[in-house]
Amino acid sequence: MAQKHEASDSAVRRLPRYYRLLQELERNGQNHTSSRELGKRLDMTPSQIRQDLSCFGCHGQQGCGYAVTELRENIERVMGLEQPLSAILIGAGSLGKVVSENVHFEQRGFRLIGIFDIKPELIGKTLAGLAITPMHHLESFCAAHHPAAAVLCLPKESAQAEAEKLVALGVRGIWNFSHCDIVVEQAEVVTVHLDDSLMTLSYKMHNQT
Amino acid sequence: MAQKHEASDSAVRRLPRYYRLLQELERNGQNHTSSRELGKRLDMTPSQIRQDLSCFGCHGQQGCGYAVTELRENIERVMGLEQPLSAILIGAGSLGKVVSENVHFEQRGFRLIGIFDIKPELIGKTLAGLAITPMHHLESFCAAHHPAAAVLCLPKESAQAEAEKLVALGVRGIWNFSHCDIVVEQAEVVTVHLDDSLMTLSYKMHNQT
DNA sequence: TAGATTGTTAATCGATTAACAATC
DNA sequence: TAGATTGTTAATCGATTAACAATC
Repeated sequence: MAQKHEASDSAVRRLPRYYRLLQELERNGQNHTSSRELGKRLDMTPSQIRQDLSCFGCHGQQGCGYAVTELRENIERVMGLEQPLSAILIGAGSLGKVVSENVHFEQRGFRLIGIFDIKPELIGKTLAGLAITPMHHLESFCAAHHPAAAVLCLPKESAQAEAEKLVALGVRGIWNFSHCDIVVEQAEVVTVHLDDSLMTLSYKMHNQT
Repeated sequence: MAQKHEASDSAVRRLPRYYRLLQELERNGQNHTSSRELGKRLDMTPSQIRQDLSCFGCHGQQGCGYAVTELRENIERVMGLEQPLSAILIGAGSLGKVVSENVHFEQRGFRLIGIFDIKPELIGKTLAGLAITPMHHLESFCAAHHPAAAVLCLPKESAQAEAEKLVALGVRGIWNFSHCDIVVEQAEVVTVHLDDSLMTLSYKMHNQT
């Protein structure tokens, strides 16, 4: 069950792709699969699939391959989806709105429990079923509910300072949409630079074969 | 000027980070930098910085380092930002709205020239300064304006079919926000799975030190 | 049993880092 | 000139792939 070797960064980044594919196989009613099939679908070698799965403690059966549902459940467990973490969203502008309404937090290991904004005109409106709360309630809210993570949808000028404040209030993870990099001690930060992948597309198209 | 060796995938993925940092140095009025400084800022070794830049045909000067503006311009050229490509956006729902209004296409090598949606109630409204156009005008629009790229903000059910249609109409690149993978011949596809990075955050937080 | 497929070790490959001569 | 820093080659490291015994 436990992981054999420390999972490499690249393997961790592949986890969501495994997960998505397994969900699809499951929806199609498929009970078993093999490293060969997974490799074909994900454009990877069967060897790599077996290495990855084995290092995450997922095991198949010689001759028969992997049980789809069991494998999907194992990957959920490895990613921590079975113990959802509470999260708050900071910034209820257009970006915060789309994130709160389009991201399936519950299916990704999180539970959104609060949304905050500084603008008075947004207070009281709801987003994703949660009332938008004034920023100055943040401290007491954190003291009461101890959110594990925060989603930052702020202008880049205020993101770093807000991140530091949140960490001081006990937040251990930040999903950062604020168009800037953030550095904090004692917390995991994942920054989403949407634009980066658009530049990558530009590069690829200009170097297209 | 030309690239020495074929640029590795990982180096290409680092290009946007170089670009962002150089823009910042430039804004701060800094004229020169070194692989040492860039490395420190990006948490990379000076060696790697020099390898990357050299393989993109960006050169410095022994003893003095790199000229910031020249380097930024070179990277723009490598990424193709100097020859913007025309793009259309398909799907003007909440996701399409945020993408059209929050992404700086012009600064990322693209020019948004049309927005399409199938819903009658959206037709005529504007987004990012462009009137939303009915989907059945797509074909004649493409014949007239030859957009190079398309941004897909569609439900996942229709994304693959729409992508194929677009490629048949001459589109050579697709920036896909449709929560599904897409496979097409003859076009570059960059798919954005927002959720993936949230799962990565979950993994990291559950394996936090 | 024969065929299929895993789990794991060894071999290969590629990317990162170190080292250093060239030179501003 | 002396100090700094590049560009590039060689060494190292880690990730991917191949191979194959184990076994369902």
